[in-house]
Amino acid sequence: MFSIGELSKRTKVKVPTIRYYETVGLLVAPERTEGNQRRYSSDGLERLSFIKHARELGFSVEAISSLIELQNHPDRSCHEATEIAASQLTEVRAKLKRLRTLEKELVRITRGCDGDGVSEDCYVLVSLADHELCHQEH
Amino acid sequence: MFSIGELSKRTKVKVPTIRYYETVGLLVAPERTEGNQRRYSSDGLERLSFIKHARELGFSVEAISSLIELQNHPDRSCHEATEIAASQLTEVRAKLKRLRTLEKELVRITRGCDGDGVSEDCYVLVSLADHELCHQEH
DNA sequence: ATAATGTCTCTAGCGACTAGAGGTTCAAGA
DNA sequence: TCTTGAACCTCTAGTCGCTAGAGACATTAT
Repeated sequence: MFSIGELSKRTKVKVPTIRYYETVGLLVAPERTEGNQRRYSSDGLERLSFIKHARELGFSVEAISSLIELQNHPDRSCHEATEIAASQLTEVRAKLKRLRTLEKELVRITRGCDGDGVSEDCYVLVSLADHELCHQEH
Repeated sequence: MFSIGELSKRTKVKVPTIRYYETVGLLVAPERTEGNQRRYSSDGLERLSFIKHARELGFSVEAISSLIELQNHPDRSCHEATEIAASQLTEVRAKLKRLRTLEKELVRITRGCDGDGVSEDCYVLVSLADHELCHQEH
């Protein structure tokens, strides 16, 4: 049995974030002391570690909710879990694609001006004003 | 002189977003008709195109504000503009790095389970519960 | 017993919009 | 000229995933 601060230290999840997870239903409300303070068991620690890991991988709170639901029903098919993970992968890949394009354009734009001139002639500003100068869609 | 709807069509920026840009000071408040409706000139069109382009490249509203400030003073040094663009590039690259790591982990995780089993044995769920299984930090 | 630290709830703020209510104005056709 | 319907107006509140702060109470160490 440990306090929210202790749980925070062990998981490196901030105290207000832990409370937030409770309000949105990601964490089950734990026991309380007589003085109304939260006391967690290793159960809470495991669940929070799970949540943290999933958040780091970019899963939404909603997705994590579904994953936890599945965890609580070990006999159910895990079809949904694999689907959630797959769609997360798809999303990550889409973001990667977009960012790679942005990187290219930004490299082009920043190369166009060394910052020594006057803003009227700045390729950065000109380039932003005129989409035609871009080499790819974004 | 055209309406906000017309401006929206031409720039593909939604009407409420245009109004939002005005409230946060990105767009200058345009003239109004007697009936209080906004009327834009080609000036407004250009500014909004600039903003849209910069947003697509991931610049924050604040950064865009600074860029516009510079545009309005053609005689100033463009040093700041190049700095803003460079820091945007740095940010994009940081995100790319992170997403590439996530992609690898997600590939590993999704490969571990075909979704035919039962949630108790699901590698997706096991993997999320146990950070040790990950091949890299994230 | 006291002081320091930790915890409680509640509300509000972040960024960049988006949605909706309830009311007004404009432009085109009869 | 009148009417209709689309477009416009302002205002408030909601989105996501937290984060910050106020003011009060609990726990722990000395």
